[in-house]
Amino acid sequence: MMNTIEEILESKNIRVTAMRLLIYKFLAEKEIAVTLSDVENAFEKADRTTLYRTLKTFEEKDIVHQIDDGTGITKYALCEPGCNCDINTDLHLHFHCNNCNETICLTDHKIPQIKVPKGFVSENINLVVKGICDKCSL
Amino acid sequence: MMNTIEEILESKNIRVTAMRLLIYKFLAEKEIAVTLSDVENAFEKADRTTLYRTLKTFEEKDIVHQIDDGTGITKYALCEPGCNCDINTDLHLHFHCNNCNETICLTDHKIPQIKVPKGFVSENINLVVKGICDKCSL
DNA sequence: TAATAATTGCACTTCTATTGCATTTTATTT
DNA sequence: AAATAAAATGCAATAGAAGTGCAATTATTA
Ligand SMILES: [Mn+2]
Ligand SMILES: [Mn+2]
Ligand SMILES: [Zn+2]
Ligand SMILES: [Zn+2]
Repeated sequence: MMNTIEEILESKNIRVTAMRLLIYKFLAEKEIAVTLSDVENAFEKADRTTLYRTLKTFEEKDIVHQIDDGTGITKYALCEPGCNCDINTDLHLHFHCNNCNETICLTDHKIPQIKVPKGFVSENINLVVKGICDKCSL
Repeated sequence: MMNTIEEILESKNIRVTAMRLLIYKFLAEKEIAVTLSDVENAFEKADRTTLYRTLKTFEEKDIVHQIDDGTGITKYALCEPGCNCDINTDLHLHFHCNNCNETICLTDHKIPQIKVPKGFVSENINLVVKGICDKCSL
């Protein structure tokens, strides 16, 4: 049974505003990770700072996760239902296409156990595979 | 049997200049990945652009590899002897310490086989683990 | 309604990366 | 060795993303 966006935001202690609802919907429609510029282009009337801070707020409250795909431009994608951005259960692989420049979450591909040398403590893992995506490799 | 830096550069078709020798030595001494700023601070007399382009040249010729550790600042580290930055044999894990902010190559920790969905083609993999390094976790 | 708190919009700043072009240095050819 | 060509270097400027201070607006609470 699906919750409304309002309920989702409230459950994460984020106040519901018109802007936040719109941005949430925008992210939900996309199946690829988006940049701040993408959001800007989609909401030209809104101020960039507001959009920026909305994404930051979403990130802090585990509504979206930030993706660093190596392009130098931060991308964001909606978390899966039930995600708490936990290192052991929620982290997944990201794929960046060198051809179409899109980055997608491969949420079914969890990050394998990574061993680190003695004395090192893992807190977070970022795994990005680059190459050609399914749409571009036809 | 070790080659001289001159020989290494020449074998990669890079002209030997005073600046390049100095930068190579600087990188070789460091056991952590360095930023352009780090190099700048070490060679205050040299122009930043020259240092920047030297690192780019080194990268193109597989003398160094670039590391995107998620801090938003590109880092560079010398490749291992014999490295061709090949996806199957040379890619290794990088560790970024959230405490001291240093990033190191874990060259002994090769990146495990990563499966991607049908239709996707892997060309490169970036795997960064963040946490507390051995020096900081004591 | 009045007081309070959070959000939004605007202007500005910081920082990294990158480029165009003139000058200097290095390599090659005559 | 001198002339020529090619590459490297230095300087200045730009682009672009990220982030911040503060005033104005909107929502919440008393
Ligand atoms: Mn993702
Ligand atoms: Mn490395
Ligand atoms: Zn693609
Ligand atoms: Zn450390």
